[in-house]
This record gives sequence, C-alpha cells and structure tokens, in this order.
Amino acid sequence: MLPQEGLQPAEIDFQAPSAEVARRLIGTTLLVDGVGGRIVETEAYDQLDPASHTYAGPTARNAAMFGPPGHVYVYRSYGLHWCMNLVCREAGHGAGVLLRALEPTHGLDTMRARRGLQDARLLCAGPGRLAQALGVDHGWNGRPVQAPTIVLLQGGVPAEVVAGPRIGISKAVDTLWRFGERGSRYLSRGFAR
DNA sequence: TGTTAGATCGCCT
DNA sequence: GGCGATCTAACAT
Repeated sequence: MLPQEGLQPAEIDFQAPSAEVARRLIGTTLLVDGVGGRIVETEAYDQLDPASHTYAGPTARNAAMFGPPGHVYVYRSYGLHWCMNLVCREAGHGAGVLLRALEPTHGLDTMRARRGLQDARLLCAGPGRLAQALGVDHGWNGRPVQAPTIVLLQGGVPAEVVAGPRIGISKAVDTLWRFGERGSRYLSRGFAR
C-alpha cells in the first residue's frame, strides 16, 4: 500500500496562535518535493516570547516570520545547520512553528542519500536533521506552503499529543510549547511523563 | 549511557 | 567578543 493512501490535504489555520498551530500539526504529513513524513514534534515561538528570534523585532534574518502566515521561515542554526519553521498569526506578529522531527514515510532513499545514513530513526529527529533530509536551506526562506512543492496532508491514525518544555533555549524555559506525538520513536528526545 | 569539544556564522533585549 | 531554536565524533564510565 502506498504511504499516502488515506491521506488528504490538511486544513491548517495558520492565522491561529503558534502554540495552537504547533499542536495541530502533530500527526499531519509534510512533503517537500514529495519527500517527508508524519510530523511528530514541533515547537511554538511568538514575538512576546523571550526565546524567539522575533522578540527584539524584525531583522534581515527573521523577516519571513513577520510576513504572511502559511509561509516558510528558514534560519541558519549555530552557523552550520538549517531549521524550518511555518509562519503563524497575521502578518507582522513574528510567530511561527519550528518543525523538529518527522516520522519518515515518503522518499526514504532520497533522505538517506542526503543524510548519509540508513537508520530511519535518525533521518529527521531534530530540526537540523529534518531540514537536511528534506533538502531545505535558505533558498526556501519565505516560500509559501503550497502544492505541489510543499504539501500538508492529514488523515490516517489520529495523533495523541503531549506537551513539554522547549529544547535548547535558556529563556522562557517553563513555557510548555514543545509538542509531540506520544510514544513516537522518531522524536528528537522523549517527553517526561 | 553519558559527557565534551569542535564546527561555524548571524546577530547582539 | 560571545552566544545561540544543533549535530557529530570521540572519549569516559
């Protein structure tokens, strides 16, 4: 059976607050040029959030986050990785959702070639890994989530969503804006129970 | 199973 | 000059 069987275009309201979008994205399938999988881990960021790139206002780097919702924000992390976000709320709010992990379902061979390893669990377990597996770099910054290039699908098994503190930040560490699919083996890290 | 260092660059509430 | 919304390999336990 084909991986996309039973899936249909997802209806995500990107004008909603980023934490709500982050939660609703869990269990949907993201494809970039036909390659991707089921979203199992996300994090929300917002301009009022000290941990967000947009907290201090617009810059050249974060301009896409202040643009229209439903577009992509890609930034360089630690000087060498790329990380992919989906912009939320109305244009100008500087909010978005960081995509942290996928359960690979489409284009496994392509992802393995891009990542240089075989283990499916490590292909997209982390924002830098995910972007590399999907072939996303700064050239994708500002592009719309729009078929046929960037596709969101829903259907199949409904996700049971758990929340916890975000990873790798030093501010707003008590804000529970990391979301994941309970029990998934494809998370970048587990959730405390 | 866990801790550490190194890579590398945009931005500086 | 220093610090990240990170990842990997190398080392210790």
